[in-house]
Amino acid sequence: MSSQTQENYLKCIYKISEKYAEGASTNAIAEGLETKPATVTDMLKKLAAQKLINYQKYQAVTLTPKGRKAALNIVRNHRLWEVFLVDKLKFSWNEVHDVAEQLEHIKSEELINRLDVFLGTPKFDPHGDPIPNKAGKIINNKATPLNESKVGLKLIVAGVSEHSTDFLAYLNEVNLTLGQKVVVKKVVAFDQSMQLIINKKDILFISHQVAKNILVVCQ
Amino acid sequence: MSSQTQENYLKCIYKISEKYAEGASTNAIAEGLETKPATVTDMLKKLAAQKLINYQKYQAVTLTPKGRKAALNIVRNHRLWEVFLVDKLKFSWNEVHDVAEQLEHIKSEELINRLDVFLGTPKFDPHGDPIPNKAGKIINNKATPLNESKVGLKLIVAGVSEHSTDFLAYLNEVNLTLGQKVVVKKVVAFDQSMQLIINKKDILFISHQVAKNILVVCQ
DNA sequence: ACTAAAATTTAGACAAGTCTAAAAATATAT
DNA sequence: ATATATTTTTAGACTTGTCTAAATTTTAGT
Repeated sequence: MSSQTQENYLKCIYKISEKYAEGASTNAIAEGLETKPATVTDMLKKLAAQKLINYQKYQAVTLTPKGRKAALNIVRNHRLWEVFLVDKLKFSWNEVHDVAEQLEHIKSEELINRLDVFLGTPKFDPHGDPIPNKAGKIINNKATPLNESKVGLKLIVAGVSEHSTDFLAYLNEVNLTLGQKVVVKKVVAFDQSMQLIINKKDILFISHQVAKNILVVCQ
Repeated sequence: MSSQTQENYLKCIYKISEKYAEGASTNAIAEGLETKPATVTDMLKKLAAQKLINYQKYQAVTLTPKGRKAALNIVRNHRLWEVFLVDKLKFSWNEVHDVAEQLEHIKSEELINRLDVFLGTPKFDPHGDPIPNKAGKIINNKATPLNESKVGLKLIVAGVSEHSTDFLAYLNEVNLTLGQKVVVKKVVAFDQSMQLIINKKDILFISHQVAKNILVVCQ
């Protein structure tokens, strides 16, 4: 039985491991959880003792199958609650993260399975991230960052790789929301900023920084 | 900012104070929270330091206005979540307590206000208990225990004063659910057990112990 | 390869919430 | 009214999760 704190560590290690195959370093985890490296080391030992992670002194850690399952369960909870908050309670996609961070730790399998059914077993959360199923199976989201797209391709916004309120609120403002049709009109070679056509008519300039964090699929 | 533990103490003191006007004793709180009296004393000092309770050594404690407001907020959360679990997720009224005990501690005013609207601002939870409003105002439930009712009166089940899963599951079994029409046909003088007529036709025997914990209003 | 920088771990400490055992205060019974 | 029982508090200790400061290990630069 993992505590809330331990669940947060597992989730954090999972997220880092998605990006870096070698696993999660002490520093990266400390940054992700806004805590100190020394604190992380203490916790890594406890998680290793429960066989939730593979830990060798001074090396990046990875999740064991047991740890991965626990992490995916938290991710499932988090994303289902986000769907609930947006679809049912009419929150905007940039307002739901903090509350979902709390709700994800509610312990009841029955609750989450019923919530899943109530929501119509959604496959993606409001940010386009895939929702793991009961068994911990998760769709591999093959969307690519907008900054890697070629000029002229017809694209659809399918997700984001940055979840901060500010970023999402900005996307709302400029109408770059999930499902939006986008064509890259021009890329400025100097700073890789982009000129987009949205909804076949509106023109929008975005920075490289923004383009990098928008995920798209071909239309 | 109260911790989950402190919130549970406040709720417990509130519930005891509903029954005993003089307030909550250390022992009563310890029993309610399934902890030890020594632990309770420690916490009472902390709550008093935050001006959430009135505490004098060796005396029963009462909530200050600030403490009462905090307690009613938790009660509001708990009861709204119970309505959600029963109305939306189709849980039975005897399955919701434990999960609601967790959900009640989620910290977000916006969340609970939106949930309230989503549920249609219900006035009572699935056990017939009144739901405090945003401001902490709570309807005084004037339902009376079934065992105090006279023979022949036409009654409606309006609540329960015992919330254990076993008791509620039993009521389900014998069809004594919220809103059920009941007439007291006979009271056995020896043990105060009761013979009821349910739904104008079915006959049911219940013990005094059961009757005491069912709340009714006149039809 | 050797040194400086960066990352990680250890050691010792603290806060919150809990416990047991013992002491002190209050309540009860005859 | 006084002894006994009950309730409450105190004292000291433990666990979880956190911190700072110092030590150690790994990595990187030249």
